[in-house]
Amino acid sequence: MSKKRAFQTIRGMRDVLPQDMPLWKFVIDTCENAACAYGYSRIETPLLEESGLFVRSVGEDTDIVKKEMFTFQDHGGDSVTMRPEFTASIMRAYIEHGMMNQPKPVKLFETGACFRYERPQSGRFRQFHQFTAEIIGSQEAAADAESIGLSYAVLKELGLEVVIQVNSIGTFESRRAYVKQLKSFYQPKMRYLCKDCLARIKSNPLRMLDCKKKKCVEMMLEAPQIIDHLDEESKNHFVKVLEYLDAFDLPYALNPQIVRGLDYYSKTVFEIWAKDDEGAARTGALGGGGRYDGLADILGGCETPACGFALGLERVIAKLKEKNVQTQEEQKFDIFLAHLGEEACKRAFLIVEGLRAKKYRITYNLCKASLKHQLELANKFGVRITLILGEKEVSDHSILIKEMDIGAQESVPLPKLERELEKRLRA
RNA sequence: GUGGUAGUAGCUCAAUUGGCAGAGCAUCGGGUUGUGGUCCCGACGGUUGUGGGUUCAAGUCCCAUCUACCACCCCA
Repeated sequence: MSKKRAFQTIRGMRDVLPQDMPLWKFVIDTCENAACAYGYSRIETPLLEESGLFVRSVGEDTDIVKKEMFTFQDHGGDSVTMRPEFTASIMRAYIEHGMMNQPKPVKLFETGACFRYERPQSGRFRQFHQFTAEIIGSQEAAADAESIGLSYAVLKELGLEVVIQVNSIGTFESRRAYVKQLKSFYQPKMRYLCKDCLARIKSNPLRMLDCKKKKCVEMMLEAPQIIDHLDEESKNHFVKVLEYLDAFDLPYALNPQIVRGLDYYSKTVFEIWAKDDEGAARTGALGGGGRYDGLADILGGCETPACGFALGLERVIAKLKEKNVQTQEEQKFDIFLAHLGEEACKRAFLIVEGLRAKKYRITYNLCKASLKHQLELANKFGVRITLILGEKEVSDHSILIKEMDIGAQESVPLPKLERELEKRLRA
């Protein structure tokens, strides 16, 4: 008989183990508490959506749609996709459930897993987790600024120093005009472009702006800048956003290379970089977002201005680990009950239940074990008190109370157990 | 999708030129029939990621493959 093959997680997927949970809980709680304090409501959308939702919103020419989606046919023959991000789903829910009839703006947050079929790397997995927060129904620059402010507040609360990289890509109209100019700037220089940029000039010219190839960077410096080609409306909006950021005293940097790959963005776009990350090169941006006034219309709703952002939880957690941020493992129990013999085991169950009902944090062991072993366990749990219930105690209806720090122990009649525990633990 | 580095016990890692697969931690047992933290002794644990090849002999060399990590690409 050959040993069966052991299974392992498939590529790009990983387990979050109990020892990492305190850190995860810390991060998620911080995000969600901040969102609640800022007036956001929790929403939960499905992991699986109709494929068209993402194709239309994220954009057919984006890498996400072209090669990164987990898409398959369900048994009814429909094409469905594991969500690669939240924004499209949340906007779909907003439209589907008539949330436009709620007082505006509607502020929603969600935490959960997203899926992209990419080559795994540091800070990049095929299943990853995001915290996302969206403001739907406000066109005001104040909404953009508050969105940025929330992302900053969360990361600051977590103890990370970050700088917001901000840019504006304008309305669709002004962007289209700019892209035209950009193309005509690059057209005569085509033969100097790198392979990737040659592809990008057709599919997604904006992305040429953050090519890292030396020649392309040199050309980019002379290329028309989107900031200079914004229409009046976009320009005013952007100026106002920056005024708010100044007023909120948020550390930001204007970065004309932030263009965002997703089709639905318009006007304000931003990324959040850790302060000590040179160009966010190592783990990528901790988060990103912007305004997406056109999305509702794309998804068949009324035109609805909206903006929001998402944080990559794995990246935030990696950063916290890099900074050696300590979250202490919570002390789980105050009392351990050691039992010896079958009869004691049966009675132990009831005693433990009784104490749990009184809100004592108590545990005992389910393996056959010596008293020595059980005391070792008690010690590892770090409990203050170990109760010992052996055959002798069972027969005379008593129990031993052992105080772990000084090692002293005392036999007390069972009916007096609670009073004695209260004296020692709740005095 | 492209290029590079790596994979040995649950974890961290040894193994000389190709020559008997090892240690610490953890787990379990004993020293102590019912007493923890320190200590001592012992046991368990491996098809060296997987599959082929070269060789008298492969953890070590070659090929393929999987996975992780790094750099592109892209993004949170």
